[in-house]
Amino acid sequence: MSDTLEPQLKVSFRKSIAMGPGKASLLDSIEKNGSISAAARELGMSYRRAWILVDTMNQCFAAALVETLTGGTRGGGAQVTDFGKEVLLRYRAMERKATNSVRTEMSEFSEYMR
Amino acid sequence: MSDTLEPQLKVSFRKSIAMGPGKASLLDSIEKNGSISAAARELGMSYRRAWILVDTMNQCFAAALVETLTGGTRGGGAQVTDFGKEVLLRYRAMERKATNSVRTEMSEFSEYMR
DNA sequence: TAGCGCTATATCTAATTAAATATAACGAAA
DNA sequence: TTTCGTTATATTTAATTAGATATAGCGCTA
Repeated sequence: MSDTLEPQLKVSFRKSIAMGPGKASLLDSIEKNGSISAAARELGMSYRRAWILVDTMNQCFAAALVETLTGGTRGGGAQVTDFGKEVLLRYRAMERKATNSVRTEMSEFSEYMR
Repeated sequence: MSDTLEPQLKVSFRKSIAMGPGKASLLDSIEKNGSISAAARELGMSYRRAWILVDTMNQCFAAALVETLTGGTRGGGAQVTDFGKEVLLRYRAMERKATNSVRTEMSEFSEYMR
């Protein structure tokens, strides 16, 4: 987040942010770690915060992006649904496309910075 | 800011946001109204907040985007510098280009929302 | 030179947001 | 049936941010 000179793709929906760089990273981490709390640890945020982000995403989209399991040997866990994976893929694709579309301009723009 | 499904172009620079949708609107309004306080009134924000946004921009960029005048008949005023106008133009151009580049994908994406 | 409107800034308070802490439920495994 | 790590949620506290208020300086104009 420091000195980034990239377009940040932010999907706003009814006053909340349905998808953005932070939520996309969280999805990545949940997919990798299999739980919300492990993802929160990896990303250095509180469990509560991570849970709220997940909840917001699930509220904004037509179906859940993350499904949770409670109890069991390892206490339960969370996984990114197929729908969630598709949303993430499409978000990443848009991110790449938008970034590439203004790559030259951004590089020029950076020369204006202190 | 409600139900927007557009990419928001945000230029981060050393932990602060050098340029984004809000700051761009503020520049527009200062250019139109000739003062920070009039712009703040138009955009419904406090003078303090508007002043802070201007200050942040002036700090981040290599030269001032807004120049202020104090005293005089109408108390002074503020104007967007030539440099500021160029930064704004370039920002708007990037915004358009990025938006256009993912227009189709965004429209498809919106079908995933609740 | 008094008044005006704006910039500039400080200070204090309110509001919002984030973090910390606590607790219950869950179900597999020992 | 006890333990475990996780989800889920509530409550309290801390931190951050925003807003309100106040004041000084400026320089043109009447």
